[in-house]
Amino acid sequence: MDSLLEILSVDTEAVTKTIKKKEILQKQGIVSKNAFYVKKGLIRSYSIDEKGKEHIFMFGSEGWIIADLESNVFNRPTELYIDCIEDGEIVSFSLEYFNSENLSIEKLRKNSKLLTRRIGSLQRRVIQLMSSSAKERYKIFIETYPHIPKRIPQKMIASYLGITPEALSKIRGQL
Amino acid sequence: MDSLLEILSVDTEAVTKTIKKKEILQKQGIVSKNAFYVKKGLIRSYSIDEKGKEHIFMFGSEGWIIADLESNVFNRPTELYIDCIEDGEIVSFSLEYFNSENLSIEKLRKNSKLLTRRIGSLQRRVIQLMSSSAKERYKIFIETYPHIPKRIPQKMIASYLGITPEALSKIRGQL
DNA sequence: TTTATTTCTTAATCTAGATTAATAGTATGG
DNA sequence: CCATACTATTAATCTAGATTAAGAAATAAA
Repeated sequence: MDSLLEILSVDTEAVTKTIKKKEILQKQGIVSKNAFYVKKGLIRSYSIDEKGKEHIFMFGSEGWIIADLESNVFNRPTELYIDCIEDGEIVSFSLEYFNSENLSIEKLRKNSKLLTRRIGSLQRRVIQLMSSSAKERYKIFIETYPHIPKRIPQKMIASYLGITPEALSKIRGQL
Repeated sequence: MDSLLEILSVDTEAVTKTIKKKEILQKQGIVSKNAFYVKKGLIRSYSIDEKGKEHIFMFGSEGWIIADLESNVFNRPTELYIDCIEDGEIVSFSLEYFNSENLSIEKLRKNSKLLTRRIGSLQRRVIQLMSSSAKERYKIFIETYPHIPKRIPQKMIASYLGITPEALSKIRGQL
């Protein structure tokens, strides 16, 4: 993913920031234009429903970008919180940057590839949520992101999978 | 979405094709580089799981593009079938086109916006699948795509929502 | 180290939605 | 037009995963 760093390197306004575990980078309900590039550490984006339950949308470890594109694109208040799971460093920058005049054609092209890649992953996630059992989704998760489970509490895996911690505990007992 | 047509207009190899209801445009299991732009009619993409159950990933009506980006980006065999729900016309073209040398910087920029938009919609879909009941998802669907329900059988709505036709029938009875 | 807080597990009960099955309504093609 | 195949509805039963509750482990804080 160094193509991403290249893209960012042109951004004069982007600043590296030290982050602490549990620090909140973005709250639900605002209209956000910000994206967070993770240099070091681990962050997550999640929504909280009417019943107060957390649903993790995605994790971002080293080299990843987290942003609430839905809020940005449709100009709606964010559905997502973004906060830090580990101490680390992030680069925070404006999403508008991706379409700015400054970007060369090669950078735009690389950026398109990254976007397409993310669509591919989301396609997979949607199909999985519709067609696989919780146990299957768990197995796929630990295969797809083998480095993540060690760094987060069980209950966050459950939240990402769309099940309760109790259900995950039962599944793990079965394996 | 005329920006999309603009992008396509440069593609000399793209050809408009007449399609018939039930015609299959793409089968599961191949590595696909194709995208389908809908000029007229209605198509859908869907996967079939081990139990033989269909799961509709998305519908494409006039002006939309349907493609299996996961297959394309990660070079995996497709998980998706694509077929026609109504007679109509499509333009079939290669996905490589989106990153080709022919594209001007403005076209690339417009293309990025379209990709970002799709990520936004998918984000919404994932969060919904994790946090909303079937009844809520049904209500949101008919609000978000009011023109689609009239054109498709009930069981396809159920398939898109991730529930059985029987469950949808019960929900509709309650409203 | 001791205490407080958060996380994980186990078990009993409950429920949304799945499955199965039977019936009736609706298209569709010959 | 009829016959065959889809499509929708209703009802009985079943099950994956939710909810509730309580105790054990692990972390963090003091």
